[in-house]
Amino acid sequence: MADKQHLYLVDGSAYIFRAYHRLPPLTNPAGTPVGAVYGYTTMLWKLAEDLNKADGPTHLAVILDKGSTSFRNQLYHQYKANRPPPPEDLVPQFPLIRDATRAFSLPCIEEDDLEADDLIASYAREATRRGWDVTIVSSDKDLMQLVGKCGEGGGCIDMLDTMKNQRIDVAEVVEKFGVLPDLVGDVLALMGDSVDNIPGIYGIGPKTASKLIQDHGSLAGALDAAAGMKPSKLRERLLEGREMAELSRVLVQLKEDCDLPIALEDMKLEGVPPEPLAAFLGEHGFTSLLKRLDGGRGSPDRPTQLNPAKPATVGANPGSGGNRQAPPEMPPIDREGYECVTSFERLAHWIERAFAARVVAIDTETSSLDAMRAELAGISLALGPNDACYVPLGHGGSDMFAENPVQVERAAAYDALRPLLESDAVLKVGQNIKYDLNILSRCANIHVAPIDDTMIVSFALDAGRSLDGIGGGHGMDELSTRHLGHTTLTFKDICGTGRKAIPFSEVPLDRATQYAAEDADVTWRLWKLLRPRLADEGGSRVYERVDRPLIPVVAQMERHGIKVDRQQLARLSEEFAAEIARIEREIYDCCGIEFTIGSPKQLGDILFDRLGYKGGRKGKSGQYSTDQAILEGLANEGADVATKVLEWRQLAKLKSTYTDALQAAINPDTGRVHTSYSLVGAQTGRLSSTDPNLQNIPIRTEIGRQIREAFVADEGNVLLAADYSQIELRLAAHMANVPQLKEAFASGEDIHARTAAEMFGAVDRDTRARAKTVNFAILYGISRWGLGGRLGVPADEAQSIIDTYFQRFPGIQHYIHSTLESVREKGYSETLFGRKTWFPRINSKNPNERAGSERAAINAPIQGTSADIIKRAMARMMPALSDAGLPHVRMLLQVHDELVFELPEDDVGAAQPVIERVMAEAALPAVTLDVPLGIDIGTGRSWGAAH
DNA sequence: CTCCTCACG
DNA sequence: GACGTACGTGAGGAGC
Repeated sequence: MADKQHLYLVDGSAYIFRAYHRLPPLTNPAGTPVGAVYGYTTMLWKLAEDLNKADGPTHLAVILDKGSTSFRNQLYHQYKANRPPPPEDLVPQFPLIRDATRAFSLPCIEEDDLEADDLIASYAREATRRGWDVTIVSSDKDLMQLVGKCGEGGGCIDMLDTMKNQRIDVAEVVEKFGVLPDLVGDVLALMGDSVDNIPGIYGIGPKTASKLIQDHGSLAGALDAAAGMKPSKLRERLLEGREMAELSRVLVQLKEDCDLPIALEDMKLEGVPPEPLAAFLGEHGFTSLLKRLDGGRGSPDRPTQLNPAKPATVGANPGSGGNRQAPPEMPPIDREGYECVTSFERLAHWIERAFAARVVAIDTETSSLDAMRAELAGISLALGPNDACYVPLGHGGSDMFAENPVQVERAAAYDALRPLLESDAVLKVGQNIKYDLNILSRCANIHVAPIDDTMIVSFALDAGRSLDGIGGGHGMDELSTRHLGHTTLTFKDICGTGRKAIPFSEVPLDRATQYAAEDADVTWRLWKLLRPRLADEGGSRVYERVDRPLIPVVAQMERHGIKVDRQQLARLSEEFAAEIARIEREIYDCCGIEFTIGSPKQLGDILFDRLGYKGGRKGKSGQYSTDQAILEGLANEGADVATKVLEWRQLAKLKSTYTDALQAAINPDTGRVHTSYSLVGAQTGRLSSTDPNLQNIPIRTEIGRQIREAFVADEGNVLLAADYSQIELRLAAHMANVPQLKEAFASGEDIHARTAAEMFGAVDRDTRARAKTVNFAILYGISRWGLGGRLGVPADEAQSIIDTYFQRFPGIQHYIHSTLESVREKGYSETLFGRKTWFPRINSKNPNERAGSERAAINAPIQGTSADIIKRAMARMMPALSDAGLPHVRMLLQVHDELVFELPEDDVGAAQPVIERVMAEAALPAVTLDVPLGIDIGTGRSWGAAH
């Protein structure tokens, strides 16, 4: 069977769209955008390399969409009608795709009135009929219908997703759709496809569609079964949507009998003549590929296959700084080569090598995601690509009768690792290393330093950079796919999920090693790739001066936690429960029926249908809106029940989200609540807080305020809360250069009153409140409709208020204008300290989307600068307090413009001026503001009392 | 899982 | 001429 033929059919059009979104906007020496072309070129390279390998291609062709209409448009004129035009900087890359294909001397097929999918299906059928195997290079779900099909001649079809480096066979299709490939068309017909504008049935998504087809065996079966179903939304939708589903079924059917414009024999892949390829690579500045071509060439005039010493990394990120060189080349990940370190001698050997390398990527494996409760199961180290190991420390042990695997003794391992992990001479790199810092500090009393964090580096480079379907996150799995073209093993793969999940410490050592060492390996590679981009793309300043120094600071805040009075919370829970029960009865009496008040759906039906109150339907769901604004409206018209529901809602929220949940969050070992802060959670650079969220503890209402009373200081201590007063407005006054507002802040005036005076002449409670609303509207990116809604005036009146504002404060209008201009041109906004936030939709054709991006882009520099300032204050705070002889002051919480400390009562007098000074001077010396930063400070036994 | 609602700055 | 939104978050409950 040595001469078994294997045809690769490359879905070129689909590929370049994905490559475009996934790769940064690289340009060639002539200034033409070529990011997608680069991705496409590396993919062809990779495929050509596989020639002569087992399972590699013997024949290959690229199929393109010609972009005109097909027979499907005659069936359904809306077909693909929703598709937005391709992005501007992708358009000039289409012809280059053909150039690239020709440069590889590969056939390129496109036909009028035929879609690439149909041509692929037809070629695949013909090839399998002859007994050839076929691999479709694509990840298109329509094409998954073909996977596993075999022709009479014995050839079979599979798919290859080169970006994820993943073979798609029948098992993957079943995992994705829940059915075998021959039923995928039926599932697609039910769920529809918004990209191709295949209608499907409204309200049926992938999950429901898959279940229906599994249950009833086919589309026809599911549609026929609808009549006999018990009455439900689903039944109605199936009955009403029957025709659309049947039409969709025809639309997703692939046409397998197209005429074949090129004979299969002509697709034979014999080698790639280097000259045309070299010319192409040179023209577009793909220098690293060019170099590799020269290196791999046997003789200059003989056509030869591409066979470089080091394979290309498909999907690698060539950097986004224009003509930057392609990234350093690394061999593909080889999990089999990782070492499981089970003897002290081997551990000592790795530690010695790490000292010599000066840089080591580390990762800890634990029994829980909660860094304050987890046990350490093992540590992995990486010193280079594929040069990684896992050191298990706590595997086995749950079964008393089983023999535990041999491992390095825990205490000895800690003592051996400590000098390395604490050594100034060795940089420790982690992905979200704050977690590892906390684990190692808590479990091993090891204080890791100095550090680098690939997650934070990614955030400094790419915050906000994401488009449809392409994640913009900074998690390792995502970064690995995006930058390394490598799909990592996931925790789920190893430990399972749900009730069947096992703790990591029970995973057999060979599997554990593959997973854990891979994480360290990937972290090392990401660091190698991303770290140099910081300097090239102007991210070093924020990373090195603001975000990185903050990591150990925030880690320590998390470990401190804050004391919470459990009895107080339990008492409140009881009070709230009684009150909720009382209101519940009153509501039932009012309505004459018992129902679930917490269900917006039931509540809406009762208020507007049963009781007949006026109020509009809303949204596609066809459900009544019952949010606060609507209910307040009803209450003002005398609907007592609306008032009661509002009270009920407030109490139910406070009880479930705060008084109940916070009790459960108290750590049994420390008796305190330890939140987890994310440094990459908010695109603007703010922190976010989870598990539990301590940045949204109630304060605005009296009843909610009682919850803050339960946050208390340890004995002999008090809590001190220090917050920046009006910091965002102060920054807006500075950044937009508004003399009146700057003066007002300088002289300590009431800023909203000053605005009222400028805007309306008179200052009273009403005009001050209106001025305050307008001031906030400015910070959030104003619109006449939004402001009108807030002020309760028509949009045109709101517009004239905006006009007046701009007239009085022309700097504001100029700021908005120039900020948007710059974001549109560069794609990102910047804070005063150089933090970038990307807005990939700022030039969107969708007006709604675009307007949303514009508002966010106006706000981001202000919110982000405020975040930078408080972060700088935090990073300087502990050293400043130590210098002042105040080692017992602990910083516990950050709430965007507020810092909460716990300190001995006797230290308050000395600490207060230090804290105030550090916060007020946090922008200096990098930025000198035209306005002072005002700080309000309060102290008390509880957080509530400190305000 | 997705939507709605609501807590904070 | 239409946007039905102010910006940025996270969590809980209901309903599919």
